[in-house]
Amino acid sequence: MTSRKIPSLGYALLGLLHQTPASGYDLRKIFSATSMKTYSDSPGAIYPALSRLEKQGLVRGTVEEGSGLRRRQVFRLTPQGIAELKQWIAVAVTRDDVVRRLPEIMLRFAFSEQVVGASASLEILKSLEAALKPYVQSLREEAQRLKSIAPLSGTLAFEAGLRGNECLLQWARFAISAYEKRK
Amino acid sequence: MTSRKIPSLGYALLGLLHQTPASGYDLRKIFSATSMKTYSDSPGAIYPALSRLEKQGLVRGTVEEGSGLRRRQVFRLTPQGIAELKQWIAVAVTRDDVVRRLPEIMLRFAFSEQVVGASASLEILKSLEAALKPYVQSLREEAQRLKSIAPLSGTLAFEAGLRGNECLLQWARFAISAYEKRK
DNA sequence: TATGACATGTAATCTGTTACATGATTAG
DNA sequence: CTAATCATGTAACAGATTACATGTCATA
Repeated sequence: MTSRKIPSLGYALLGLLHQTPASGYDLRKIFSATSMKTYSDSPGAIYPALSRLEKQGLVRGTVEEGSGLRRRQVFRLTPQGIAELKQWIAVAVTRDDVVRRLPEIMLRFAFSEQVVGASASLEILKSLEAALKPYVQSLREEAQRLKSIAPLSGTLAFEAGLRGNECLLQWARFAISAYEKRK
Repeated sequence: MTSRKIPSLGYALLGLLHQTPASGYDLRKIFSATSMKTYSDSPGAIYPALSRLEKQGLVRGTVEEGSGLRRRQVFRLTPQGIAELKQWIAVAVTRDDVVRRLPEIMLRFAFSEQVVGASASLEILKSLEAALKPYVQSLREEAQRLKSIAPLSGTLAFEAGLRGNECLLQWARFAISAYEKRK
């Protein structure tokens, strides 16, 4: 039953577990110590998420004992878990992803090279660029319309969003050239 | 009972209602038609949110009838609603806001000028710049560490986040100078 | 008179937050 | 011995998503 929709916290866990098996506590520490602070490090989110993934057959937890250590459950990806992770990464980026789910795109891209390989990374970048270009254009047009009617702070806030997306587009092109240079 | 915490959708609604009274349907259209697409335009989110705000005494809905129109409930801010909106906007930006709640900061800023005045807008920008500067610095250091150990896609994904924050910092300075020039 | 847009809502389900609970191990 | 930290969880609750339900009005 891989059919049920998985939230991005679930994919973040799968991606981390693909790199190395880990316990819930390890994963929490990764979230709170690195730039993945955007994901919750609360036990009430992570432990239920792990057991959901286990119920879906995407990870398997094994209790590590002996050697005087405290009880510690280490999770590993199952073959289905790897398959699910791969297909999540390999789907092309849509405009709706860009508008509402940017963090998830970046997460997919971050894991892409290790999980599916450099060609998949390039594919993500190219579909991101393709979705982003017309979106930035439409934002520029809306900015023009807004300038005459909104107060300064409203116009500036919109400009921040526009600049952020322009910046992302530049980054995508930079990243594409980095991958093409490496070939 | 203004004490209960209000989610950002609630504040988005309060901010829009401060500009002009509107019905739930009007508000939905604003979310789906403008760059506020990040907020849900689904009735299952907006109508319950409006009735929560009404229960808390922050908005008041009045049914508009007569003139052959269909039933339409128009919401307006109450004095408490205005007070709640003002104090939400006027709180200084923390580092945690920058890391996990950027969209909410931009929302506060967008409404700030109309609701509290230009001096409050400047305050938000200055506290944003103050919180952002050390954060960007720490991201640059983490980027250095990462470069040697992570695969290219991981490094690049991190770089995207870094660039986004650098871009935001530039914008904040640009916005500050725009406000100071206008005085 | 039937279709579609207007306008409002409800119900089921899922996820995340907050706060609490538990027990083992290590440092002082 | 006791306080802190390691490690794992649970329970209550709030909010969002999805899908459905309802009724009105305009128009073809």
